[in-house]
Amino acid sequence: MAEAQKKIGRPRGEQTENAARRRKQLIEAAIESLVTVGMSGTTLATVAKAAGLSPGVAVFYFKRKEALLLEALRYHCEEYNGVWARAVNQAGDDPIDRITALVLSDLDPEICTQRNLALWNSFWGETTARPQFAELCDAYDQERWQTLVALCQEAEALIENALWSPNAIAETLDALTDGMWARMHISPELMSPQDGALLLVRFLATVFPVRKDDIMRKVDISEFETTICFLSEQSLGQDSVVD
Amino acid sequence: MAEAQKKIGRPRGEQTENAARRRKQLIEAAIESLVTVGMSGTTLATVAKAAGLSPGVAVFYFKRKEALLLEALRYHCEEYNGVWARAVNQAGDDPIDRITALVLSDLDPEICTQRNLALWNSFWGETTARPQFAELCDAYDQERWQTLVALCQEAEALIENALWSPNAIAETLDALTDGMWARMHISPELMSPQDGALLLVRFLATVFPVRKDDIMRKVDISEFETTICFLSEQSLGQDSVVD
DNA sequence: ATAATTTTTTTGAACAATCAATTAAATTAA
DNA sequence: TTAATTTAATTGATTGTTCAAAAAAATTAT
Repeated sequence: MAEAQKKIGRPRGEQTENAARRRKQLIEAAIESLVTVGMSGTTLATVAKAAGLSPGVAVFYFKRKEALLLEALRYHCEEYNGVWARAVNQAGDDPIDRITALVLSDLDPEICTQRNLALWNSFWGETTARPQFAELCDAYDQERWQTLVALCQEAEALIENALWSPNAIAETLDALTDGMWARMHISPELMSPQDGALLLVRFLATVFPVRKDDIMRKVDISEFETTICFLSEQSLGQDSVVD
Repeated sequence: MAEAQKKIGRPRGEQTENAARRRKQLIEAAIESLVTVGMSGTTLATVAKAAGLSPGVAVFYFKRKEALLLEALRYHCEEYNGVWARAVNQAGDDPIDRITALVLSDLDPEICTQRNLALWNSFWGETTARPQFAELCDAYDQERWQTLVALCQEAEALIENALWSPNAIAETLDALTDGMWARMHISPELMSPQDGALLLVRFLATVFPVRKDDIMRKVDISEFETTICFLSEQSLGQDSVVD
């Protein structure tokens, strides 16, 4: 064995397999803490307790608390982007199908949990004090935004109302999504994920009217007693829509 | 001077005129602190400094820090509700005019400031740790929500698309508003108050098409070079809308 | 192999700083 | 004087972070 190889020896500290596992464990513990006690209640102690480790570990692997929180945010952004990207890819080639899949992935019961709502809110609420949070969110949002705009441009020919441009539709979908998440977190009794899904497809069906039936079918309307009429009656009728 | 009056003496602490002034001063100082250093950075010391008072005063008038923050939230909710209520009343009798005034009041440059965006975000971000914040926001939101729903019901006859009910329109307007505020705070470079206003009137003009011209006139389109075409061209034309 | 040695990982105590809240003294006004 | 207000020093608890030493794992030497 050559001298050079001998000197390299074991991989250094934070590059080990074990280190990666610990970092993930701590990130998930930090998320757990953020979800349960919020940003102001999350300390290195609460994180360590959630991870079942001693108070010193988090600092050992992340140097500073802020770095841990930033990594937790990045971790969650990655996960979120993965979800909608997968949904879009599984939706096929049609731009309307892809748009619908993209925006509805936010309302997936697996994703749209009180846990995730609380987590996003914790991070967003700290953007004033920590601009890095906003910058990171922005960076990850760009992918979704560009995908959404591109898809809306692909579907431009289906827009019948001169008020709407691809960009305007994308902007509105974006705002609707953000707004629903905020509302579902603050007043979950006033808006459920199902409500949100219905809200989104209703808008999509309005700006892409020729695909109305396709779009509306994407939500499981059987769960909404009061709006089941959508499937049987499509044309305008003043008594057919109850909310 | 009678004995009775002597015993009553000077009015008790928190009921004085002076006390009311101090409380308001401290509330505004708390808001100032929340805006600049966020919720996690706001301490009794930062509030006292912003108020130009000693560190003990806030506790003297509010007993606990949490009570001060709650009063600051209430104070801001009152102010906010006053703004949209005034806008609605000044809009006349027509329900569409009133709806438009209500939702656009959120985008008023006087209201839709980085300061207010940061403030709302600070409170919303703490709702996980302090459910009282969410409850208070909910309570104040109810007034706005009920007003909005009632107005949409008044305008029900103008809805031409069977997809939309008064309730659905109100829900969408609500979500759009919340989403815009979130977006304007996190990514102000991607969405300005003017963008938001345009987004809202576009939606309103879509669900109340017979009032399209009225509604679109409510936003000062002269500020939007790229969308000035709205005023001259109303009917559908694929090249008339640029975003 | 086995023991000795080195490196990496983990611990838990100690730290200085900061926090909300208490308290007592000082100040102000009636 | 008498009570209300304000200050400023102080409390005890908690914070993020440091640190030294123990434990565990890997490497080396025998």
